Amino acid sequence: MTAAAHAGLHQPVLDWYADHRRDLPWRALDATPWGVFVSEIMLQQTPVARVLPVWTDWMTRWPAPADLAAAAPGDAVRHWGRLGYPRRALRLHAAATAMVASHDGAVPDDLEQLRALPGVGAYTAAAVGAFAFGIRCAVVDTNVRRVHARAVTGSAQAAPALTAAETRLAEELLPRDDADAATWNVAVMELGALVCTAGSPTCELCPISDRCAWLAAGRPAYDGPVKRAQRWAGTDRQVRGLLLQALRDADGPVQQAALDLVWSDAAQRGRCLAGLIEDGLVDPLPDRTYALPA
DNA sequence: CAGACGTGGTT
DNA sequence: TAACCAAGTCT
Repeated sequence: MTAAAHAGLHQPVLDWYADHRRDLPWRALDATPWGVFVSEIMLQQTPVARVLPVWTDWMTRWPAPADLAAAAPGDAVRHWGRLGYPRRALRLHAAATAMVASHDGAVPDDLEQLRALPGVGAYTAAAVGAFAFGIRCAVVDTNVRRVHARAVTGSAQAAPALTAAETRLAEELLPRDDADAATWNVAVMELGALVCTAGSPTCELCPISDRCAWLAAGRPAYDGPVKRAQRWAGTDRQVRGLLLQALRDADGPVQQAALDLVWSDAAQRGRCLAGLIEDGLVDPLPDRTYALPA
């Protein structure tokens, strides 16, 4: 498809976004680059509803990178709560420390420098660049990939992993105008989150249903490669979660005997505790006690 | 590059 | 109810 043909998608999506966008606090006019940065890390693989209260608490507690950098990494882990993937809290703390050390305490406004921060991959660098600084770049997340797969490619869902072709398509679809490009990125994400959802898309509410290749083809089922479902019950991930929860819920150091209660399999429990220590999420202290990192 | 890495709501 | 899903990153 040509760039001119793609351009026909822009206005309906931009108009739809103006009418249906959610008023999320990190999208407010007074949101800071730091607020955007924190939101993007928290939103990785995590629903908006669960992020909202934690983000608000973090912004009050640590309104600037230097505030978080001055705190103990364990405080970041503690106040991460039950968002999941707690290594993100540690990386956020490390990113704040890097901002203080190398960027005058500010979120860098450059894609390469953003990408170099811990916990920041291609998606997050682009998202912060676009949403906090208005940089014209393609933001490609799971929502965007799904919308593009359906509307343009005609497939029910995107491939298991991001491909070079998808990135190229996203760049081709980007509006020329800087301001339009920034809005386009968030608008397509929002469309994927609210209308063009994974499970049961509401095509009747979609602003580009009349141009959607997948809908035109009769919404054919996905026939590409599938990714294996992740197990949970009994995995190390579950045990790590239980151990860390015990440490978060305690005021200070926790006796090994208390940790022994969270999982009966001693070998697995020991392996997971060692892994948490290795990851820097737990500090081993004298007398067989453990704590969140100081 | 496939697999590890949390958590809880929805279908 | 088991499986799927949610603004990915790192190794």
